[in-house]
Amino acid sequence: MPELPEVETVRRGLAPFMVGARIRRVEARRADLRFPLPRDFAARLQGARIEALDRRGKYLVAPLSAGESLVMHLGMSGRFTVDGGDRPDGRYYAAGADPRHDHVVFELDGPAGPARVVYNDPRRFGLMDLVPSGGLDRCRHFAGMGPEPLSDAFVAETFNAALKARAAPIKAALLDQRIVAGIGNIYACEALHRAGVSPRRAARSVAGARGMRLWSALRAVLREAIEAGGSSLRDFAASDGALGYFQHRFRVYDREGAACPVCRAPVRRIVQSGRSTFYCGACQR
DNA sequence: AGCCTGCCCTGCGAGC
DNA sequence: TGCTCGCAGGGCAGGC
Repeated sequence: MPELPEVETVRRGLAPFMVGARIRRVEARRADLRFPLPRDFAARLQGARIEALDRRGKYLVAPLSAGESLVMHLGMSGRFTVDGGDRPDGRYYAAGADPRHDHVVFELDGPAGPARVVYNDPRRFGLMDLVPSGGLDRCRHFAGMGPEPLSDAFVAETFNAALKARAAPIKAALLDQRIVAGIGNIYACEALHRAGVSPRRAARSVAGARGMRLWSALRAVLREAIEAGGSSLRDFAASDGALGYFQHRFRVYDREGAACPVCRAPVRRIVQSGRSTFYCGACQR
């Protein structure tokens, strides 16, 4: 799924169509995503105005005029596509996705004219929810979620202190959204490589100089990935169909056996918490 | 509490 | 060619 940079790319792609738009109609074709859609999902959305489109970690959040916010998560395989806008052919993005997996359709009267925003998700690990806008921080999705890594709320000393309290491997700690929001398997691996920190090391032993390097590396890799439009693996594309190109800049992720760009030693793959970790055993300590 | 495993679901590529 | 297996960007519940 999309991790923070991919979700941010999706947010930027959708915002011109969604922000300020009136929701004319919602078609919930399948209610069984990761969780069932909330009751009266379509009815609660119809007629509302979308005030903004924000991101929190890997979630998209759209505050509505009706006092609720639409909370969306793309899971592993979720994607949005948009029809409409000002393209001569009237089709801003021709979805390459299998229409059998178009689960939710939003028909909008937007600033750029009518638009149709379609949520497609083959694996259905994504979710949509409606929560009161006044209590977003307390809703089940965001309560306890760690700071946004690219905001001022992500403080190196606090990050170090959180690592100090953890015995688990640092890789697992980075995937824990309570410590820092938005990091997934790709950017955990990439940040650890940039910081020269072994993914196998206990988080508490990273606190200190390594922790500071990791803090910087996380911010750097996320910024660069957003600038590149995210990483396009398998099925990820921005809502305009453009492919991100950060995958060409991976130093270790999905590069088992290839040469480490720093020291030329072969990149290793191990399994931690049931997920692949890629790293260089020579320059990550 | 922290930590780990299994599981939700579909699709795709590798290997036979 | 057609099959089976393993694996995939996430996060939750349930076990210890």
